[in-house]
Amino acid sequence: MEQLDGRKKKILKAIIQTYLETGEPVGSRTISKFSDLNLSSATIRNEMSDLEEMGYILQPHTSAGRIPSDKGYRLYVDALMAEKDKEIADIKELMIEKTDKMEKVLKQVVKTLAQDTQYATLISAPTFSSDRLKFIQLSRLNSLQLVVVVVTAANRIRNEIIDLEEQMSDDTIFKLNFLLNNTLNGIPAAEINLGMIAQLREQAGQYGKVVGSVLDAVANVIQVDEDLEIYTSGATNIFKYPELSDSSKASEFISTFEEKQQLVDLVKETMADEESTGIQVYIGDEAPIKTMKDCSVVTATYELGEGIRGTIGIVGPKRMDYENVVDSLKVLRAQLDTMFRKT
Amino acid sequence: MEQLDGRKKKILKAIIQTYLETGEPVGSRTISKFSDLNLSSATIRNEMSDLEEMGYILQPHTSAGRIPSDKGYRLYVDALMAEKDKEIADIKELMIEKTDKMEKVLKQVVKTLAQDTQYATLISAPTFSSDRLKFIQLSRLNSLQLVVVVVTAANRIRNEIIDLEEQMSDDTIFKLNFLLNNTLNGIPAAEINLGMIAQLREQAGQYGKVVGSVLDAVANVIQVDEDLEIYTSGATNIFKYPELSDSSKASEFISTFEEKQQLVDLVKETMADEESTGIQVYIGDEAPIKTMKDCSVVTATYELGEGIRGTIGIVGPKRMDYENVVDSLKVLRAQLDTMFRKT
DNA sequence: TGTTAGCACTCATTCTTTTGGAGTGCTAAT
DNA sequence: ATTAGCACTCCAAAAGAATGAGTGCTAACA
Repeated sequence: MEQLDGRKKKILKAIIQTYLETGEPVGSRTISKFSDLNLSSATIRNEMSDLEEMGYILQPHTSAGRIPSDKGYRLYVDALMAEKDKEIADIKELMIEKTDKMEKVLKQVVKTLAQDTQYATLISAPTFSSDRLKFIQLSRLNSLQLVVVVVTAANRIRNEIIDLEEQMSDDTIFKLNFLLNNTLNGIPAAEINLGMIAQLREQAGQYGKVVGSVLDAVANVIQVDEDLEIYTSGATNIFKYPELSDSSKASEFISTFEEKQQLVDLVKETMADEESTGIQVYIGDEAPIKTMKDCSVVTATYELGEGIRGTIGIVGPKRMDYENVVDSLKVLRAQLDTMFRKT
Repeated sequence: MEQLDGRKKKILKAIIQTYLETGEPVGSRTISKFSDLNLSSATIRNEMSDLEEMGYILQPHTSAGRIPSDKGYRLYVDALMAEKDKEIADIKELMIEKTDKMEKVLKQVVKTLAQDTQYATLISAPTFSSDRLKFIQLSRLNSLQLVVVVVTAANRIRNEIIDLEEQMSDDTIFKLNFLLNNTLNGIPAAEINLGMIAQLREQAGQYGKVVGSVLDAVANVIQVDEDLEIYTSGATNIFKYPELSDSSKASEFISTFEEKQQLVDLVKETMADEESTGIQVYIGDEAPIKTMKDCSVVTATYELGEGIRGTIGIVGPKRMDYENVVDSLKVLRAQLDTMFRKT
């Protein structure tokens, strides 16, 4: 198969860009008129015919114009698409209200991003893969209940109530506190395992059972992040794109966003694939979610330092405005960065 | 206007029930055939004409059958609808996995309910209007930070980190702890106000500032529930009902569920209106949400004891299966009851 | 040899027309 | 009071006709 020469590339780019705007199949005449390469529609037709043969574009039906194929989009995203000016990127800034509650910030972020781009958006709460225990506190709630408070290096606080089988004296609680803090301080959360629990149990002697409960609680607290939390917004934006809004497709799509379970796969895949820019584009089937085979997904990994990472994603029609979306993600990532680093 | 005689009632009931099933306008012939009151279609036609004049049913267009009006539905729900047997209600039990995390339970509940009924569902997390403070614990996190842990009578735990301006000794922290617990123990959360804060500040002497921060934190913690949390599920079920699934309506509807903000109004209204059974039916415009004017909403208030209450809601087309829905809500409420009372 | 004008052909879309049938209202008979 | 019968209405689905955007191909041209 012949290589794409310069002219073919220009034509392909023109086709795709026109299609991104209109969403309608684009014909030879349109390209002939509105591109700067002064060629008659007949010539364009010949080139188009070649491009189709090579698989970059396709015809919905015999007498229609052409639309980009997945392969075409891929080439566009990888090679043809213009990088936006840094300056424009700087001007653009998403309005995100400052607040200290992580949850609120994330909700704000997805919402703003969805409004800005007019696509569906998602963000996963940061996972703290290398977080460490910083502080553990046992307090008596009443004669048979304790509260465990766990604070990690990243200042996440969690707590749980433990039911005791027998009463404990204040002194014992104090000693246990001391023991736990000494042993667990600075330990990566991931390392709390059975061996460690056994060892600590032994040290605690007659209070082994309680230690067990406490460590279970701690493990529990840490583990919460295994099924990572995902916030979404703008799922209904798909109704703006006729090619996605027939009711069965739309229903599936929105369900996916409502359930969130499937989005976890997407996030996991994104986090696994580490890439230079950290921004990935999935076109059609490339995304790990079947209900999105008619969509494109653009994801970015954000990082708040020391293994604290999460994923932002934008889902839209294949003809999404890739440049703008990639740009928005870059800006947003930078913003999240400055926002949290200083905290 | 004449009163509804027995026969008219029977006919109206038959019309509505048929319409609930089919969703199509129902004609005189259908009623004549499938009801047990052996009347010819002509007679039914005359009666229908009367019913229309009285406003209980209406014609989409001249040569179509009749559909119930809002007034018709209202009568049906209030007077015509059959109460289900208690036995049937008992057999039915929604499968809800036991778990101690309130959040998980609520998510489970809405999801199960949505699957069971095939409508859209929502539930508000319980609000603790008369909750009391049970336990406050200040712990040193490091030289300039404290952790406040607040536990309420309903065993809700919340915490927050406080930044200090100057160091405090362990002893001081201990004393503060004592002071706070003594003063605040058993106090209704709602009663923490400015006057009380001022008073406590004074008692704390030089540490007034810290007390202020702590109380702010406590207030904060309590206040979280002001904007009550709502879980939803099955919003996409509306696509199952053609009369609701044209894309602009569907989009608005689903947005309402996605944003959740508007649902708060609904919940508040439900909680305000206290009624004998605690189950309310809003038909069409009766619901306080404009995007639901073509829907019906059935809500129930659940109560977990001592002012701990929340709302469950089901939203569907006007022709929803009211009997079944009301029934499901009753069962569910009972289940929630037994589930949490023993905890 | 690459480009272009011209022309016949295809096919989705849109608009109009036709037809079928479900349902009504009215009247006259029982 | 009920019902059979009939003319009438009007939606919905089917069928048909007009439109026009777009193509592929061929032949002429620079």
